[in-house]
Amino acid sequence: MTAKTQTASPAGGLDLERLKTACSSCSLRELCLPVGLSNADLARMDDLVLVRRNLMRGDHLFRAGDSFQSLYAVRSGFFKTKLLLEDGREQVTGFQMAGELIGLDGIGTERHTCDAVALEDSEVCVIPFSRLEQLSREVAPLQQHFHKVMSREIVREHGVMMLLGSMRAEERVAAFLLNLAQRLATRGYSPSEFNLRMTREELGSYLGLKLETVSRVFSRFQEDGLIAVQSKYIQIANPQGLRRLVGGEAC
Amino acid sequence: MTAKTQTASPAGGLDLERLKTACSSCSLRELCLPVGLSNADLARMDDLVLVRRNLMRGDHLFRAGDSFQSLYAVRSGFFKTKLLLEDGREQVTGFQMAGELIGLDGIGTERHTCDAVALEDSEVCVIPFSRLEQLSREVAPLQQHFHKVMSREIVREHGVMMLLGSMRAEERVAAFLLNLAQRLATRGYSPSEFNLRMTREELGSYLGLKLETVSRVFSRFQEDGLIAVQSKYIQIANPQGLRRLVGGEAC
DNA sequence: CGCGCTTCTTGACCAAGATCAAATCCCGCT
DNA sequence: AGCGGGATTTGATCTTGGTCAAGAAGCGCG
Repeated sequence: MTAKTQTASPAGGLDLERLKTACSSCSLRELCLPVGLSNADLARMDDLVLVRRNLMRGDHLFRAGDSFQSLYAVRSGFFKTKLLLEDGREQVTGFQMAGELIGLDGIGTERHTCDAVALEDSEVCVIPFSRLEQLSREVAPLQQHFHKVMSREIVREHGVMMLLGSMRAEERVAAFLLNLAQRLATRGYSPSEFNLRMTREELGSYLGLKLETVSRVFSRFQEDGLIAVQSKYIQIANPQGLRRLVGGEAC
Repeated sequence: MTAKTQTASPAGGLDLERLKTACSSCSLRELCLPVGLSNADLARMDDLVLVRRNLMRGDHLFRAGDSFQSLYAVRSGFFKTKLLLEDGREQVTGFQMAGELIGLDGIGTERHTCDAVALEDSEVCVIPFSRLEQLSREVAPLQQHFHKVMSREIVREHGVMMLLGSMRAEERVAAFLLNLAQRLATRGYSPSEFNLRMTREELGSYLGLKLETVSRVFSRFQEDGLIAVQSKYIQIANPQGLRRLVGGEAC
């Protein structure tokens, strides 16, 4: 609600504001939508992504029911997406970090079907979807990569279904920690120590557990020397042990 | 394994085999990928979908690890997709019926990530994916519809996450029955009586329940006059009652 | 038509995780 | 530095759905 919108200067030339928004000079370009594009194609993406949005912790990027116009690429910060049932029950459907795309749910009905909330102060690039479709008709590598991104989201959700449908509490938490560590590593952060950005309740919601259960599993893992927990600060002491817990394979 | 492959005659002219495979003369064209295409665009889709495959009950359409080349549109029959963990645990990730697309999971890595199995004798149209991408670069409505299909799959999976993460056994079963009834209605079948194509175990796997629990919930629903159950034959006696159970909203 | 296997139902009991409750911790704010 | 409210931990107890078991029903096949 207090989100600030920042538009690049409309002038065509080289100016600072413009450069700051450009995919071609973005440090995330190897993680984000432009992966694998040639310089020429990258330049065309720059015309697509002209607007950024800054959000403070707790701000909504969009809400279920909002009209869908754009996808959002996380530039910095951390988000959750969640569904709400009428009776107030909430299901967290994902956590998104730098380089990940938010809003794919809205394409199908042209309305967003979930809420996206910043869990810390964050910045996103606004990607007008009709222009993305247009450009991806002209730039095959972009089209292909976009399809891969959507497909991987489907595969990720299959993994969550496996988690929720077939795994026990300890396995779920272990799989989550390994997955988070892996994503942090990809972004150049330490995979063995990090601060959780979500509360126990939000994590529990994602994993289909109550917050007390998450807390207890953390405590048990600590007793077993798998991790060290100090509130939100987690150290992975024995990743191999965690991997054994989920059966050798991370989701 | 015993799947038979059927290719349309390569000759360009009007011949029977060719016509039988054509999207433009398919009764499912309003449910399937070609939704909303003009006749001219429809004709271009006909060149895309030249091959069908027949499967017998129990046949695999593909397996996790298989190289991904094509999507499959269900023409008739019924499928499940499932993930397997090393320790043998299985998670059913979806059930697919006429007009629905199977194989989207493979786009991201160019390998299938789950198994697709026919639950009854079935027929699918084979859609070579690189040609679909090519055509959807030229035919914007096709591109848009394909994106919507993928997005809706993501939204469906969000619904399953809600189901698995936040709902109790009775709510899950009620939501499933209502969803199935709705999909049958869309295809012109009765939404109030149908034969389940999956076992209690497969249904339980999808819903994150054991087969005994599914059976017990069915029995309880029957006692309460919500449904009538005779093995796989289900009659929905009180859809409103089921809807109340899931909180007014179906997933 | 009947055999044999798979699937389904039902009962008795069990256990993982939920619920309820109470301290304690932590962090942002003044 | 101190205050206050939300977040976290931990314990006690309960409930839902899982597990184990046995029999019944349904169905494909000869």
